Amino acid sequence: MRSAEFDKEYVLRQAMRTFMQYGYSKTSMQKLTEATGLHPGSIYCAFKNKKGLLLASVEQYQQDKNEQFEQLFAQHKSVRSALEIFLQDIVQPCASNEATKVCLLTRTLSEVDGQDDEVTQVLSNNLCAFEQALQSVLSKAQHCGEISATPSAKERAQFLVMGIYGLRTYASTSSDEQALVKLSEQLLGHVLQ
Amino acid sequence: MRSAEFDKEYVLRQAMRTFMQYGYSKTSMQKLTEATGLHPGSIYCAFKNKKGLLLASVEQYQQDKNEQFEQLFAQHKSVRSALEIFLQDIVQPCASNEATKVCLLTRTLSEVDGQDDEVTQVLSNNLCAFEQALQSVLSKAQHCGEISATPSAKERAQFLVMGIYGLRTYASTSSDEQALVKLSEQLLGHVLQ
DNA sequence: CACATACTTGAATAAACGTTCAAGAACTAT
DNA sequence: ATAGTTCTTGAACGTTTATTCAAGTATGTG
Repeated sequence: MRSAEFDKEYVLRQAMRTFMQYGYSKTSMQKLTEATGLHPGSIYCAFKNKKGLLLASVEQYQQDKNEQFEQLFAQHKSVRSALEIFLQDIVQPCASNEATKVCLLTRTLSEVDGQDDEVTQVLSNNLCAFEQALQSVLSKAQHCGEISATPSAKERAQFLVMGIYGLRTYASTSSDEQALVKLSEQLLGHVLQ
Repeated sequence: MRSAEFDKEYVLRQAMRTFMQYGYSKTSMQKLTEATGLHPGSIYCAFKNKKGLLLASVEQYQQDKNEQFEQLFAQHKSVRSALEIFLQDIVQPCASNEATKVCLLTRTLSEVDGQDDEVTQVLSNNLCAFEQALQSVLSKAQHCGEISATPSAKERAQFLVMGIYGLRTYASTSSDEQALVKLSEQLLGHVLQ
């Protein structure tokens, strides 16, 4: 046996960056070979096809984001302060022009929605899991007495997620960072009442 | 002189529907010829190229939406009740699976952002105009005493726009109509304080 | 050192893409 | 009616696309 020569995580992170920058359709295999350093044959051998590479990248993306998320909420006692940092980390890249300013999940979902049921399903599930994670954090804050029991953690999480989606879209229409910061503060204020 | 034989508004509405359904990249010229009934040559003669047809469709879209908007706010005395209908008209298609559930402006913007400066500019401008329109409506409501002077109409409009963007994205992750209705009510409640 | 078994390479392929253009059809004006 | 102009038509063009595969190269084993 001979093991593959490339670093899978590196390849997936490069691929996800490319997908985020150009979107799925406009990310050609040529761009992917340049970004990953892999030749077409290797990509098709390791991931079956372009869609397979996307799905693998999405999985890596979710894994990376999950790790960040858990780390962030582990090192903050107050949910409010953790969410403040969390929103800052979303807004800051949004105001920049980096490729990472978009969310791979929502960007790809908006592109393939109604076109590819499998990818749509995977992305929807990941985004629902994200809402679930926020809900459980908010639920903890309720049990700790940091916020009141009503509205429910679910309602709060839904509104927060909606706001985050909105923030990202808003950012693509105007690069006014201060407006984004204000909006995120307003959002958090409303969610934590 | 011989005048063109096709109905320009019809063609543009068919084109915008196709762009909304498939996105810009995945809308092939073939799909456009089928949707509009025009042959390639006619499209290129009338709109120069695919991008020209997109821009013309966007202009028609903005015109249509503007008309709806003004009509809606003209026939309602209370801004609150007008905004209620306005949000309903956004949420209802969102919960369905029609092509019109997305916003042509934000969907296209998310696709071409960073790829085509001209289209990006046009879309951003139209979306800013939309925010402006909401701001002026909210400003009127303040002068009528329907809502208080603080927060400012600008802040309120920004938050409302962010929420609308978020609602649309949220809808593509879950077709739970009741959740969307609740979210839109929460949003309006917060914006009108 | 040699064999066998992978993985890597990148040119080749066929399909789909946006775009063009010369020929044909239809309207207007004389 | 006829001529002239303009619009319509759709086949053809050159690119670009995702994908394949046979040849080449490196690794691990006996």
